[in-house]
Amino acid sequence: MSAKQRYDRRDIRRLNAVSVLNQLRANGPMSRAMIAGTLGLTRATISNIVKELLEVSIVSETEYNEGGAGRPGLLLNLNPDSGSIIAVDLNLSHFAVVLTNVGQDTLWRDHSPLLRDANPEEVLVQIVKSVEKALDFSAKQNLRCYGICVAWAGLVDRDQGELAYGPTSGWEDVPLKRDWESRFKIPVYVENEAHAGAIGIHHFGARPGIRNLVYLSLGVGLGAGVYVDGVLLRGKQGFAGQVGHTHFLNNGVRCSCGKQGCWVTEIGASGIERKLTAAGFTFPKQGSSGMDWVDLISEEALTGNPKVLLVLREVGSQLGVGAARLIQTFNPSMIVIGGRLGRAMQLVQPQIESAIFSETLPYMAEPLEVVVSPSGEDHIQGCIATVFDSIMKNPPLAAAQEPEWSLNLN
Amino acid sequence: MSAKQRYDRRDIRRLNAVSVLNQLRANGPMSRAMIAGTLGLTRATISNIVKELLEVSIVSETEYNEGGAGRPGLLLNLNPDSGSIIAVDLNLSHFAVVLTNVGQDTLWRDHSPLLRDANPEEVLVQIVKSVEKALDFSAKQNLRCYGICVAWAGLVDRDQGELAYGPTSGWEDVPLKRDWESRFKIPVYVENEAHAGAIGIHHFGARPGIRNLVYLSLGVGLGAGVYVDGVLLRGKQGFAGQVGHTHFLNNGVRCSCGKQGCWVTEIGASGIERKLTAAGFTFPKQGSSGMDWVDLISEEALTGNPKVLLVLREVGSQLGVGAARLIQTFNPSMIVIGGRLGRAMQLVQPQIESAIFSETLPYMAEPLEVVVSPSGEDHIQGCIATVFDSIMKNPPLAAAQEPEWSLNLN
DNA sequence: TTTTATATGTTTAATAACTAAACAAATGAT
DNA sequence: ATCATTTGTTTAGTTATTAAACATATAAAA
Repeated sequence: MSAKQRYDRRDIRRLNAVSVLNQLRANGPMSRAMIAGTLGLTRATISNIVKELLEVSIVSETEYNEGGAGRPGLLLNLNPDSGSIIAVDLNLSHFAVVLTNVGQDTLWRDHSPLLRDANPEEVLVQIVKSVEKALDFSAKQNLRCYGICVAWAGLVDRDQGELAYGPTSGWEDVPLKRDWESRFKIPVYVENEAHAGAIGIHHFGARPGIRNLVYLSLGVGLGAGVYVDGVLLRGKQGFAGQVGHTHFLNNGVRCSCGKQGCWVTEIGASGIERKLTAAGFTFPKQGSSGMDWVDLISEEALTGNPKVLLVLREVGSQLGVGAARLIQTFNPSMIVIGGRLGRAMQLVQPQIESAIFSETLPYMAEPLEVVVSPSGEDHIQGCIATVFDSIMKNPPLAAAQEPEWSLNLN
Repeated sequence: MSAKQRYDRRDIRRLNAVSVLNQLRANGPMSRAMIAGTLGLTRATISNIVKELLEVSIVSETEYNEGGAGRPGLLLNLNPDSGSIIAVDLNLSHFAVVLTNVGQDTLWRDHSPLLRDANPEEVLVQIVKSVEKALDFSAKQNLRCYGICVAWAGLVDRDQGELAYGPTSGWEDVPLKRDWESRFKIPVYVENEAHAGAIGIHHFGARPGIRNLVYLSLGVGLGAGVYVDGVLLRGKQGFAGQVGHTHFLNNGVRCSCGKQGCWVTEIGASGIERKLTAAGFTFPKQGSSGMDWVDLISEEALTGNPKVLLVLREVGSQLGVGAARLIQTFNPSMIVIGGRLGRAMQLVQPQIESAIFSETLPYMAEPLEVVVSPSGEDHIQGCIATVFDSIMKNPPLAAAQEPEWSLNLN
C-alpha cells in the first residue's frame, strides 16, 4: 500500500541488485567490470551481488568477451531458463493462454474463440484447465513458474484481484486472484486489458522504457492504458482509462453501460458492425471459420472491400478526435492504437492522424508519434512483462525477502 | 532525469532522514522514541539522525511530553524558522507574491491586478521588484530563502523553466528560471498553475496526501492538475492537463487557440463574460474598484443576481460534463474545483454534481468527492509546497548532498 | 517515603555492505 | 620473453544499522 519508510543495510544490497538486473536487461550481456563501470560501484561489490544472483540462478555466465586487451571478462546475462511465466488474455470474444520462459521465448500456447453470450463461470473453468496444462508443461521442463497474469476487459480491481464490472460484457464481481493463488500456489496478477497493452508496449515496443505513452485498446471494448513519467496510471480503484464510456456524440446510440453516445458505441466492435450493416454489408455466420467475430471484422476490413473501407475511414476519424483529447490531457510522446481491432486501423492511419492534428495544440502534437500496433499480442506481452517485472523488482535473493510469494509490484 | 542507480550507506541515512521528516510533518511534534516506534527503527538510530537534523536546524526541540508514565520524551518538530519560501502566482489578470517561513506562516505579501493586454517583459520586471522586496524582508528576519516557485497559466516547461506558450494569453517562449537563478542565487521552480493548485490541495487540502486527485483550475484559462497514485501527472513536456483546449461543443465559438468549441471558451472567464453579456448584463469598468476583471465576475456572481445565477447554472452543468470525462479517465477519489473563478462555482455545486453523476459509470462515481475549493490561494499554496518538498526530499544533511543549490525534485 | 515499574535517550559492541588497494590471472603488444 | 592492460578476487577499513546495557526521569504502588 504505502511507500517504504524504513531502510537498512539489506536494502542497499537489494536496490543495487535490482540495478544490476536492469543493466543486464537493457544492455545485453555484460561482464562484472562493465556493470561496475556503468553503475559506479566497485568490481568487488558487483562480484558479491552477482554471486548472490548466480546462486538463485536468475543470472547466468555465458561466454568470454573476446577481442580487447587485458584479461577477457566473463559475460553475464539474465538466465532465460530461470523460470517460466504464464500470460492470459481474456475478453468477450476470445481467450489465449501463453507460457514463456523468462527469456520471453514462447514454450506453449492455447487459445479459443468465445461465444457472444458466454457466462463467466464456464469460461473460467475452461481457462483454468488451460493454465493447468501450461503449468504441467513448465514442470516437465524443470522450470519454476514465477507467476500468472491475466489481462481482462473492464473495471479490474487489481488489489482484490477481481473483475468489478464489465461495462460491455455485463459481468459483475467475478473473483479470480484469491481462487487461483490458493489453487496454483504462485502469485497471480490481474490487469485491465488496456493497462496490460500499455505495459507490453512500454517493455517490448519499438522504444522500450518510453516514459509517456497512451495505449488505446480497441476491440469489443475501448480502453486506455497510460504511462505518465514512466509510471502506469491506475487511479484510486485501478479503473483509470475507462475512456470508452465517455460522452462522444450528442443523441448517439444507447450504450450497453446505459448512457448515450459513448465513444465505444461508435468505434468499438459493435459500432463498426452496426455501421457496416447500415452500409449494406452482410457478415458470414460466426464459427464458420474458427475465427471469433471481432477477428472477422478485422479480416473483412483487410480485404480492402470499398464499402468496409468507407466505414473504417469514419471510424479512424472518430478515433482520432477522441485520441486528441487524451493527448491534450496526458501530453504523451507516443500514442499506440492496439487491441484486436487495432490491426485494421493500419488502413486508416491518415484519417486518424489528421483528426488528431486538427484537434490538438501545435506545441503538444509536434513531438508526437502515432503508431498502430501490428502485433495483436500487446495484452499478452504486458502480462509477461508484469510477472517479469515482479521478479526484477524483488529478485529472490537469499535473506530478508518479502514473506512467501506475496510479492509487491510497486 | 533518470532514476538513481547506485546506493551506499549514506543513501540509507538520507532515506531514513526523509522518513523522519515526513513523520514530523504528518504527525506533529514527536519524541525520538515515538518516531522510532512508528518507523520501526531503533531509538539509537533515530537519535543519530535527529542529531544531524538539529545541526542543520531543520528540526528543533520544543517541549517535554508531560503526562504518561516513565521519563518524558523531548518533543521534536520541523523548525518553522529554518528558512523562508517565496511563492508567485501569475496569470493574465493578476499576480501575487507571498513570503512564508517553512512553517507556512505568511511573513509578507504583495499583489496587483494586471491590465488585459499586459506584455510579458513589463509584467516580469514588476514581479522581480516584488521578489526582491520579499528577499530583503527574509534577510532582515535572518531567514535563509530555500527557493522561489512561480505558478504560471499555460504550457509551462518545467525543465527549461519557461512559459512555452500561453494559449489564452498568446505569450510565447518567455524564459524565467535561468534568469532568476543567476540573479537571486537560489533554486527557482516553475509550475503550471493548475499543477500548482493540485500540489496545494494535495499538501494542505482537507485530506493531505490524498493519492488520486483531479484539480480543475478555472479562471481566464482552464487547466487540470492530476495526482495519480500519489504522483503529479506532468507528461513528456510537462504540458499534461491542458483540458481547457479540448473539443467540447460542435460549432462552438472560435477560441483564442485557433480551434473551435473548446471547453474553456464556454466556461472560462471570457465565456462567462460572453454569456452574461448575452443575458443582458452590463459590467462595471475595470479599475474602478481595484479588483481585476476576473475577480469582478466572481463578486457579481456572489451577489446572487438572478440573471447571473442562471448563467452560472449552465456553466456549472458544462463544467460537470467535462469533469465526468476526467473522472472516467483518471478514476480519482476527489475532484476539486479551484482557480480564481472556483469560488463562484460554490453557488452551482448541485448542477456540477448532477452533471458528473449522470455522465460517469456508477462504479467510478460511487466513492467520489466533489469539492469546490473555498481558498482561492491554491496556486500559492502549491508553490509553497513545491519548495517545501524540495527541502523534505533532499534535506541539507552534512555530507554527500547534491552539488550547490541545484536540488532535484523527483 | 521508599520501592517498583515504565519509558526515554545515550552508549557500546557486533554486523553487514560498501570502498580502496593489493593481488592473481589472462590476454595483447613490444 | 617481457610489459602493459584489464578482469575478478581478496583483504582491511569505514559506517549506518541493530541489540543490549545503562543512566535518567517520571508515575504508581507499597
